[in-house]
Amino acid sequence: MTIAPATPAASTAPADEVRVRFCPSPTGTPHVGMVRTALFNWAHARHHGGRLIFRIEDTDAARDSEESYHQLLEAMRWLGIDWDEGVEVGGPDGPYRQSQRGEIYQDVIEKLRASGHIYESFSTAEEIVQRHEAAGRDPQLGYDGYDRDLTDEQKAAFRAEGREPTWRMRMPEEDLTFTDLVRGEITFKAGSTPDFVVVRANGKPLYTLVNPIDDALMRITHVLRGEDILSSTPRQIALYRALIEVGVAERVPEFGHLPYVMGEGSKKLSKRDPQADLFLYREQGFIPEGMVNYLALLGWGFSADEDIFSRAQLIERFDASDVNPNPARVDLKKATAINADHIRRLPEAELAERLLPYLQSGGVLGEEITEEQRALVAAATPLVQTRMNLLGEAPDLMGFLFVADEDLVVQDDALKKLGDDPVAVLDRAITEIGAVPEAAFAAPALEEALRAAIIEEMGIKPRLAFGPLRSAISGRRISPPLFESMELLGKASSLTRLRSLRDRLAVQG
RNA sequence: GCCCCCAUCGUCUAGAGGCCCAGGACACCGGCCUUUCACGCCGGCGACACGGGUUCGAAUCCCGUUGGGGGUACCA
Repeated sequence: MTIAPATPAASTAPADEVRVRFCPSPTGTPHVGMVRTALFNWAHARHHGGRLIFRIEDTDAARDSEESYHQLLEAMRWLGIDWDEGVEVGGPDGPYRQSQRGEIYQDVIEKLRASGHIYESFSTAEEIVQRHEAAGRDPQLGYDGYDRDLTDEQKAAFRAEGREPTWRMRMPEEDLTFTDLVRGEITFKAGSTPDFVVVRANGKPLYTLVNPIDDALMRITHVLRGEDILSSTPRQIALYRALIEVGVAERVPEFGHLPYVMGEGSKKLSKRDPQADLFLYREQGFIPEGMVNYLALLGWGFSADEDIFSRAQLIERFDASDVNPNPARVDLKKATAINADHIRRLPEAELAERLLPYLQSGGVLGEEITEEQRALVAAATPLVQTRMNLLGEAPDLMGFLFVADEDLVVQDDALKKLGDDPVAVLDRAITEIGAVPEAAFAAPALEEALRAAIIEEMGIKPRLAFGPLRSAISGRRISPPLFESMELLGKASSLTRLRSLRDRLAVQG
């Protein structure tokens, strides 16, 4: 028995450790489909006690941007998708931005050249098509392998013409089969995948090469990615085999291709689509808990009869092999309903805190929030918690509590259907409320007094009895509960508002 | 053209041969509760794309058709 060679530090992890990665390109704003991919990778890692590696694939200088990179980080942090190795946090296999890994790739490229897995190709796209046509083949067939076995003289001749070659992968001439975690066994027929370019003429490697290299070097065990790259899997498997041969990779990882996320109709959610923009959801008042829940439902089901679940429950149950292969459509109504459920699950104090930025952007609160305002938001939160689907609805729902009495706008809508004699109702309410001592100015006492006077004594139906009061207090036909609202407003303010509407109606009337 | 993926209520899905004349959620429609609106509760509407097999038995397995989608780049 021989002594095993010392294992490199990076390989001290258990051999069966699940290692997954999320490796977006920093182009544009975070897209829900992309975020869903991140979420599933994260959930898979956490469920299996594995690690999530966050890598950035910025090999396309023309499209990548630093702004987009920062948005990616922000999206992950907002949703609480944390990673164990990668950008910002580091790890044993860095750097984690492909733009900084040039030397690593050159080294691997050299090995692939030496082993003959990749070869120089001088053909132009036009020449390839011409050759197909000349031979009576379908011109759309793709690269024909023309340069596979060029002699040194031929290469020299092309160079003499001033041509710079790309490097192509020599694809094996055999069926390529793998077992997809979500789709089962998939076979690509021999010959259906032409030799593809792995290194540009300018020497820069392409995604198709660099992605498997990094996955190999980072010892990724499960690749969970979008269905859109399903058809590049045979290329990557061929590359993995080559990488194993040259000693760069240890294994071919397992693949799982997650279903598309579609918009309305059956179109793939485009980057331009507002439904695709994660931050737009946040702006409207989706909370991370709701967003994570909804996103997870895009291609996966928590259980046969429950749709609402927490992050912890997601981790507990998620497994990539349970993902449904059908494309999923974004349903804003359902997303909103799920978000509403999560809002209701929030502790009141927590919700109150999260409401603040929305009240600020909605103009209800200024940049500086006073202690009184904070306290009022906290006190009003239970009144709106079941009345909100999105946090962005808060300004509309709660605004009346924060405006000065003289600035309260009574909407037209709230002036209709107030009964036969709203002035009398308001007068009576003013009297009753005026009689409630400051110290006892609370919802139960107010309700008791107003019911006794207006409903019982005056004989007016509850709907018509409280309608005018609601309009006076909130300016709305629909509002949070009336008595609680009065309590929050206080006696003076409540009376002022009641008198104001009474006077207005008396003049008109 | 060639290659690959997908196919259950309007939408997301449960369903891995009998438990399914198909369950849940959202939406929609009724009702209850009720100071408005919500919440909550109760009920209703509503689907296995089609055609062949295999089997005692198929939403579930196989084949085909049709319909969607993707790839076929010196993008990722």
